[in-house]
Amino acid sequence: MQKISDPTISRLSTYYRTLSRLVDQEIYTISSEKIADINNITSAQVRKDLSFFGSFGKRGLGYSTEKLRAEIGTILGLDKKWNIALVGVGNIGRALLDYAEFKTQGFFIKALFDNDKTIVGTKIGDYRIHHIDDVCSVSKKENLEIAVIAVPAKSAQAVVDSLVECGVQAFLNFASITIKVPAGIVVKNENMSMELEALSYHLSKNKKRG
Amino acid sequence: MQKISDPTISRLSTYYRTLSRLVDQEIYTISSEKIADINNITSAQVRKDLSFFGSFGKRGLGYSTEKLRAEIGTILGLDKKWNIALVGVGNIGRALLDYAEFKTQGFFIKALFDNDKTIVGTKIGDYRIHHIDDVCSVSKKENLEIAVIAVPAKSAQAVVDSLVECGVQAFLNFASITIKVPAGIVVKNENMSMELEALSYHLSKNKKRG
DNA sequence: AATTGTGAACCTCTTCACAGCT
DNA sequence: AGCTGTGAAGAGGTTCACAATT
Repeated sequence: MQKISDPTISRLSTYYRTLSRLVDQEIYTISSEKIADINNITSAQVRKDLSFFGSFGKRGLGYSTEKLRAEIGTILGLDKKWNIALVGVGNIGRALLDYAEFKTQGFFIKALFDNDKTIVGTKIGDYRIHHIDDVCSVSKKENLEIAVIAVPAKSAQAVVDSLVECGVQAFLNFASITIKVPAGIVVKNENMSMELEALSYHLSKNKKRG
Repeated sequence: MQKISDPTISRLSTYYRTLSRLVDQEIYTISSEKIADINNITSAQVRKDLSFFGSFGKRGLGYSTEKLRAEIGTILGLDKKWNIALVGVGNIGRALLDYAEFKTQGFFIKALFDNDKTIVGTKIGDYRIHHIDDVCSVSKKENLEIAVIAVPAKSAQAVVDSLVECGVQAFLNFASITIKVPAGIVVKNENMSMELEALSYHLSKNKKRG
């Protein structure tokens, strides 16, 4: 299959959410135009994104919200269950743990890790906190596939290196550092400071003009 | 000034962090090549990004880490102080409140808002939680410039609408919905579900191949 | 009549490659 | 000799516009 761009994949996520909402509202068909309007993009973009994966609509009619939602779910692998490691049980880590939204989808936090001896061995909810050194044994036992990295920047690379060695192939990185991984391993970054700085840039620019 | 692309702005953020780290390590000059290597990009990209704003390097020598860091700081408006509203004091909201990193830069949370009557009026640390309905008076008093939206998706648009009306011009949106704003207002999205879904997509793809 | 699916055109961003400076 | 700064070339992503279909 042809290489699909990152922007296309994130738009599919937004379409998925839009369609879920429409199904909840008992709206059963929709045009690419409406999906586009809801998400501030063009209808051509919506159709092009979908066209990489197949023909899901009916000309003259639009798309079935339920069917398209399911199709995109399959494309994104949301029909599967994913076992997640949460590495770093500080503020961010704990917030993620409580984050209701991903429980509703196929993402299951299966193991917590930290290197702080005062909390290793204790429990949060149902989960015991393991020491980071035990990552390989736990990783194999729980079949961990995705790791959420919520440790300080200076420990992030080392932690990722050992997780890669233990077979984890996907990372959601909250540490504000560029982490390096071998080819074939996927990393997505979530970095609030960067987004705030982008806002700061735009506000400064406006101030100068004003 | 020419329109600068979003990718350029976020890369400037990463350069800024890279340079801060180098200064901490007492490394006082660096080439575009090294900055690029640290962040998995090309040196031409680094130089091009900087060239939109000026000439900060010395041919044959590279850049002064301290000077370049300061220049990028000015470009991003990090030499200013920004007053932030945190709207929605649930799990995410509370985690952000404790998030040390943005205290070190010019971002100051000045006011908390929620619509849950059981917590409005109570305090978290130094901050009293205001009702969302009081957004305009507080906004003017505290001169709020950026709002972090950490409310459920279905309340997000309404909250943003009133904040826009009260003069807030920049939003960091954690709600998983596309929010609409008038021209001139900036929105950045922070959406963990989307990033996880992108990881899920890549893992599924690999599974099919493997 | 309405709306999809898609090649072609367009635009934007990235990389190349080298002149110019230190 | 080494590295920046940048115009030109190349790659990649978005939008146009229309034939095909319901």
